[in-house]
Parts: sequence; structure tokens; C-alpha cells
Amino acid sequence: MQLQAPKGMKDVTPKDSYKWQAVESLAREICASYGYYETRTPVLEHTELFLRGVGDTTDIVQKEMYTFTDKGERSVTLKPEGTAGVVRMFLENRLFSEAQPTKMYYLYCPVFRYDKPQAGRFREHHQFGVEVFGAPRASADAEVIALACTLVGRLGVEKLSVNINSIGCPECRTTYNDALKAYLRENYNSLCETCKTRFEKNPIRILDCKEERCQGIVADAPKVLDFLCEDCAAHFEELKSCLDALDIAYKVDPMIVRGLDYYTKTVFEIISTEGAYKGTVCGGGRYDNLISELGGPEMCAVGFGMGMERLLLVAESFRQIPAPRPLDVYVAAVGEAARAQGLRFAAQLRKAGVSAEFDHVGRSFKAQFKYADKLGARRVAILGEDELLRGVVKLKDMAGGGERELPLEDAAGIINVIAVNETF
RNA sequence: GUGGGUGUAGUUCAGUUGGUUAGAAUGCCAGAUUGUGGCUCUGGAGGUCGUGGGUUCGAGACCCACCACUCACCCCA
Repeated sequence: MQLQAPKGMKDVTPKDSYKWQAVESLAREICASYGYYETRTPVLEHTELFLRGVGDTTDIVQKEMYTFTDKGERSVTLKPEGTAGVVRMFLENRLFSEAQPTKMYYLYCPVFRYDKPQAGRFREHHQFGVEVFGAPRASADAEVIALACTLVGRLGVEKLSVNINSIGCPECRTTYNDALKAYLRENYNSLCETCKTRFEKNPIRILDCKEERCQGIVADAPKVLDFLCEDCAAHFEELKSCLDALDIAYKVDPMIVRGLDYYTKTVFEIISTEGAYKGTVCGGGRYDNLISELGGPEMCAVGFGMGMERLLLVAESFRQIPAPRPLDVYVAAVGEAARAQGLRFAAQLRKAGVSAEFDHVGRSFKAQFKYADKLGARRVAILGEDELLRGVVKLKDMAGGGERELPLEDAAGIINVIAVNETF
């Protein structure tokens, strides 16, 4: 028995979950303000969906998928990204027949990729993502970028860079690929081995190569942006003016090439430049052909995926996420009769919306106080033999150290004392 | 997939050229008023020294293999 999570997978312990919840509730709040609704789709999909959706020449599909055969001999795959499943959901539920656009988000969506873990890279990670279907105008692209920036900004992350690019539609990309290959042909022998194979298969990926020699060659290569057709160029201009209108600072980076095959026109990345993780925190773009390629109607789409682990890493290096006060009242009771009364009292408090804890260990008064202190309880309600006889409960304020005695019957008065944020 | 680093109490780490019973801090539990937290003091529990081989009279230390973690490359969020 190996008492260890699978390689590259992490637990969220009860002590840390508040950080995730903080990010999640912020994301929900922001999405609601932008008019996005949550969608939830299975962790597993038929393998075919990703082969066709993500693209079978990508690294993700070729070597990183958790694919297996289930007991019914079906090939299924743990989601390697969020978009394909949402498109499937959209088509299966025929949401395309509703009024468009359809604006959706997903949160804490588990994503699996079989690669070697390192800082900010896991075999299972979780994405917050957003998809807008049926919104052709670039203002949708800008809205999605703005939403991502709002979340990251609200978390206090200051050092980041919004990089945008356009990789055009299939038409302009063919023209561009020809031009790129013509340019690269002269330097073909100087390219790294991987790039040599990319040359025929997917030359645009060479732009993304981190090898120094390839970067040198690629620096003066023709830019996709110069080959955009009229429509794509207009779309890119519209995006830029929308971002300007929203006061979002961005950088045009003609070298952005995303790792998923479905992108058209807009691609973007939000990159953290400082903190515990440096690199892409959010990546997305437009994918106008994916819905039809998966068997749906001609319908455009734009969206992004954001790595929540990365987001958290970065956010925490700028600002501590405040831990919520865990407990209003610790009910300390010793003696069987008092314990019975205390158990009831704790239940009454909870019913009134006051969080309460009760001793289940059988500790001494002293130990119960110590424990209450450790929990960060604001008040301790004391119920011992003495109080029981007199029908009262003592209420101690842990910060001030003072005590008040209240009749046990007067629940409302007790709640009031507890609820008021005073020190005594 | 390629390459580096690291594995010793729950946690962070000491552990001499290989030599008796493997330590500290912190955390946990208890006690210092038989009903009161934080501070202090005292005590206690807690370790197959990552696993398996090997060298040796003797291995936590040296060698080999494996495993895990970690970092970088690749790729990505």
C-alpha cells in the first residue's frame, strides 16, 4: 500500500482549502457580474473528442493524455483541457438553438496531463475557464480578457503581462505557412531537430521554440500579422481598440503560438513576471471552427483556461489570502450533566447562525480553553456544575479576557452578546 | 522524454575521518490551582534513518539499483 498521492497530484488539506474557496468565490462573483453561468461536465470524455477537438498532432494528445479502456471496451480519456468537453456539452444539449451568445464558465475543473511535474506544473491541475459561443465581434475577445484580468487583479497580482496575437483563419494561415517555409528553407540545416520535424508538420510551432539558435533564425521571419486576410486583420484591430477602451494594457507578441490546434484569429496569454511562479497563468483565444468540426453548426467561440494552482502560487506571493475566522463560540463543558446541556446549547447557537464547537474528546476545562484558543474561537461559553445549578452560562471573550454571565434560558440575549463584535 | 539536486520524528533541520542507546527546534499530549487560553517552566509520546542489495568486525554516513520529492529543458495552465 503506497500511502501517497499519485505523482504530480496534490491534496488540498482542510487547513488550506480557504485559499481555494477565496479564489472560487471571487471568480463566481466576477463571472456573475459579466453574465456568465457555470457549467459542469464530466472529468472523462470519449477519447475521440480530444483527438478531433484538441488536434492529434499536439503534444497534449500525442504523449500527455490519460487514456484507458473502460469495462465496456470504450476508450475514454481524462480531460486534458476544458474546452472540448464544454463544446460537447453545448452540442449534446442543443444549446445552439437558444438565443446567442452563450456565456459559460467552469471552476475547479480537473485537468490531467501526463508530463513531468515541476514548479507550477502538475499531472492533475485545476482550471477556471470561460467560453463564449456565438459572439463574432472582437468585443467578446476583449471581454473574456478583461474578465481574466479582473480576477487576477482582484487577487492582488500586479506584475503580469497581457500578450495578444492573431494567428488568422485557415485561409491566411496557409499563405503564411508558405511564406514562413520559404524563409526557413535557407536556414533549415541550422534548426534544432524538433524544429526540422515541425517544418513540414506545423511550421508555425517553430516560432515558439525555446532553442537559442531557432530563436535567432525566427527573429526575422515573416510575421503572421502581416499575412492576415482583411477580415482577420479587421478583427485584430477591433480587439485592440476594445482593449484600449477597457484600459487594459497589452503587448502584441507575434511569437505566441498556442499548443492547441483549434485556435483561429485571436490568441492571448497572461504571463506572470514575478512571484512564486513565472510563466503562463492564463491562455486562450478564439476558435471559430471547433464547434462545426465537432459536428455542430457553424458557430464561432472564444475563451480561456486559467491554471488555478498557478494563480494561487502567484497570488500568494503578492498578498496573503486572509483566513476566515473559523469559530464564533467554543462551548466548554465538563461533567456529564453539563455536557448534555452544552451539546444542546451548541446546537441552539448553530441554529441561530452562530458557529459553535463542542468537546468530543473529554478534555479538562483547561485543555478545552487551550484548544478553543488554538481554533481561534472568539468566545468561550462555559458550562460547569456551578453554572448548571444556577441556570446560567458564562461567556468569556477570548481577546479581552472578560466574562459575562447570562441566563441559559435567554438564548436571544446570549446570541446578541456573541454576535456583537465587542471586546470585554 | 532528457538532465541536475535532495531523501533522518508530524514539520524544519543537525548528525564529525564509518564506532555504544540517532539529536535539536517547533508542533502534539500531560502537568506546574481539584474550573480558565496566549507567556514561562517540567515531563511524555513520536524515527522500518525513502526501499532493496553490496562493502565492512561495525553503515544514517561509503558503493550500486530502484522509488519518491524537487528544479531546469521540452511542453503547457
